[in-house]
Amino acid sequence: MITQKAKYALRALTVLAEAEDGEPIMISDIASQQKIPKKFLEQILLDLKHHGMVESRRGKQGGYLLLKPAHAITFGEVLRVIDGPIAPLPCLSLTAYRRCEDCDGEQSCEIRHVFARVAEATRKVLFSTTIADAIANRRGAEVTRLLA
Amino acid sequence: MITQKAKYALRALTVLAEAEDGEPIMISDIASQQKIPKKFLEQILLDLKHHGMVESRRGKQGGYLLLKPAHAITFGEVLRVIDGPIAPLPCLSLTAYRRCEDCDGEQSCEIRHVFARVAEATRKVLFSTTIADAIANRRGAEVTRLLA
DNA sequence: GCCAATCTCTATTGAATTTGTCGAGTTAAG
DNA sequence: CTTAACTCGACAAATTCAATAGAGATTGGC
Repeated sequence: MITQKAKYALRALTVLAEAEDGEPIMISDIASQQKIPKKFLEQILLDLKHHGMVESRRGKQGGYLLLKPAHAITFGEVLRVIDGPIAPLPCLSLTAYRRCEDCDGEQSCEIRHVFARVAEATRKVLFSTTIADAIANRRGAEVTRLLA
Repeated sequence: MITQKAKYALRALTVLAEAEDGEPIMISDIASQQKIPKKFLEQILLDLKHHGMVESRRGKQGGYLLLKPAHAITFGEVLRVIDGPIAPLPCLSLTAYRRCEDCDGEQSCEIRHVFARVAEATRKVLFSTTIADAIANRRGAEVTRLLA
């Protein structure tokens, strides 16, 4: 299960992606639009900022903007920042590798081998899907609904 | 990340799968062989028993045995019993579905759509791999190592 | 029948994680 | 210089994770 925090992050990013270029969106607006606790969202956006995914403007007329185009922000990146490693085992993480204390011999650990395939399949989806895909499909779904 | 408990469960099952048919294995033996805290393993095996994956004999000469053949026990089943739902979102779980409070309209929720693909890919691996595969490959790896 | 070995079951515990909340900063516009 | 915004660190309640504890039930063997 991904965390609530990660869901909030993804939804916040889709809001930013739908904004006009260069138009900062306030935390409060995102929070109320998406029903996210404002103070919690502050932390999330700050985190995303520290990881170079968004930028912020302070003071009046301030807010948040995407730092990269929406099609360059993958679900995988976001999850990694917010929820930590994608891999189901520490010894399979690309970004936070940690040896399993008990299992000796990673080559021969069959559990590891199975979950390596899980990790690969998961990464394939998460790193090939972007925030831009999310909003494109949302619009598509909306059109479908209106035409139905 | 899967839990430590799930790793223990999978390893315990591979031990049972390698036993002679009808030969019960004691918790203590599994625990010491696999370096699993004994009392913790007791709970795990009991859980697996309650879910029909293993059976037990009490008293002297007692122990645990697989209730189903090793090739009929998938990683997915085990994870579901020990760690709960496979799906990354409650609204995608086949066994413990729960609506997302905030997202209205599952059809149009693009986050859900992305994670549906993740879930599908994960299930494809986890439910097509069994305990028998795990020990077969382990033996294969051992042979490879000896020949190298 | 009794003893010892073994599984059974419930409760408890400590640490970590999750999901927030609070409040005192800092910055920029007007 | 005031006000509206982001920044940052602490705190806290609830839940989950990883064990541990201990009393009970069952069986085999003498």
